[in-house]
Amino acid sequence: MSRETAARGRRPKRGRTRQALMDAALDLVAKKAPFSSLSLREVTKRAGVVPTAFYRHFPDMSALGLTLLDESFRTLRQMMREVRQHELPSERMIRGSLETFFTYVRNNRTHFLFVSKELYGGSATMRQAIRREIRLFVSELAMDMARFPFLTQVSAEDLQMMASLVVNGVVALTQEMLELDEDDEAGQHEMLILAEKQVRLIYFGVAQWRSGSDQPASAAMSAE
Amino acid sequence: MSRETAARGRRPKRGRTRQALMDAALDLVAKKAPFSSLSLREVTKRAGVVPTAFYRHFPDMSALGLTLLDESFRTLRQMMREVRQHELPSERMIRGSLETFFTYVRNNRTHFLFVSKELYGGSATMRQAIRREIRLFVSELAMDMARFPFLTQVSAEDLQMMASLVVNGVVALTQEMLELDEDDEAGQHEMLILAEKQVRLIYFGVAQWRSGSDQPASAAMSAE
DNA sequence: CTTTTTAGTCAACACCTGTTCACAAATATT
DNA sequence: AATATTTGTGAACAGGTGTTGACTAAAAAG
Repeated sequence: MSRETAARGRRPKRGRTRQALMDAALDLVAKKAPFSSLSLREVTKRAGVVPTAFYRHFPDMSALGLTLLDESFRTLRQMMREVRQHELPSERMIRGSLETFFTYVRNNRTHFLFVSKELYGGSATMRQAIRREIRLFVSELAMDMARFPFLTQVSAEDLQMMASLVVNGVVALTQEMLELDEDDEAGQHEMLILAEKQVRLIYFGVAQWRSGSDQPASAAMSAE
Repeated sequence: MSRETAARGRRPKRGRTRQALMDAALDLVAKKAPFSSLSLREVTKRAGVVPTAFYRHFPDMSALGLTLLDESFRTLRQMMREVRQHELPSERMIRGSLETFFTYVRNNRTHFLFVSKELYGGSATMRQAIRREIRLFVSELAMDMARFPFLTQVSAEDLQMMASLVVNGVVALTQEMLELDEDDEAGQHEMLILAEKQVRLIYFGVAQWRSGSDQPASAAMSAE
């Protein structure tokens, strides 16, 4: 009683409230509205904390949002690193990368859900931050692709465009995957297959980009 | 004073309030938060109407949202029709279609902004409705592509995939274009060029899909 | 152990929210 | 011209909102 007045008492938690607030916000975003329509009180209530406690950790909601964004990006970059160091033979490369990616999506559903909803629905600074991160993602992918045996002849510019095509496709598929039920394994597998198909198509298209005899694409392109 | 108390008096408007409410909501979405975080009072205030007047036209905000969605889709389908009946030679086809599309985006900025933000940030029913419309868009595009001379050999399934790739790309570029300043013509032109480049790449990739000697892509694909 | 700093509670505020109801003006119908 | 219907008004409600300030328990620092 004196040490732990369980129900109403003040639990120490040792700075764990901050994380509780972040988790609460993520939860609410995942199963309710986008972050921008969450209220401070709503978040604190779910975190099991009185409203005013919020200010001990964040100046306002938008600060929470940016922190959440940061946390999500950390996850994303970690995944990127994991994908890159796999170094599979080019045959299994695409499939392997996509598999790790989608596994990450499954295991960090709330993070991806959060980013997904903020990409176009969030505040200006949020959108900007996310798009910056995506651009970075594209650049890294373009660099990786440059080492592909059958892409060595492609210009850096074309690689960049190709990478953004791939990322666009994966982003779109990710968002569709997030719409699926959490344990719809069949649907998720189907998405993986489709993603691989699409990526392969792009790779194949670019690989042939300048190796054809008539080069219709590049010719038409430079005609602007 | 007795007939027309100008400032405070009751203007007839003849059912024009409904449209005023819709326009107000679009305006707010365009320059502020996503639709889901708009308040009824906010909308009525901007429409120059007392809050209770809202209920004369819509049962609640979500009904307004669905109506807005409907209006936006009408715009989109009209554009689709316009693009399809142009019937340009395949050389200029891609460019022409993209030009009409992006012109529509410019001329209906608020509608596209609305749809863009609701695609992932909106309510479940909204997201569902939008994605349904996009799928429809993809199917129509796939049918159009089937008549392309150099795509006649491609299977319907592959065409569908290819079309969704194109639409994904265009959607992504549209969203990026909406981030641009309204009168940044240079940036918008650049987007058009990039879009054409991407679409051409996809077309080219698929056209070569099964015409190569070793067919690496299709072989790898069917190996699932 | 004593002091200081951190991290939580509680009460209160001014404001904004959706929605109701009774009323009146503008328009449509007869 | 008289009546009925639609459409906008104004006051009022119960409740949610962000933020303040003074207070106190718990943890860290001395």
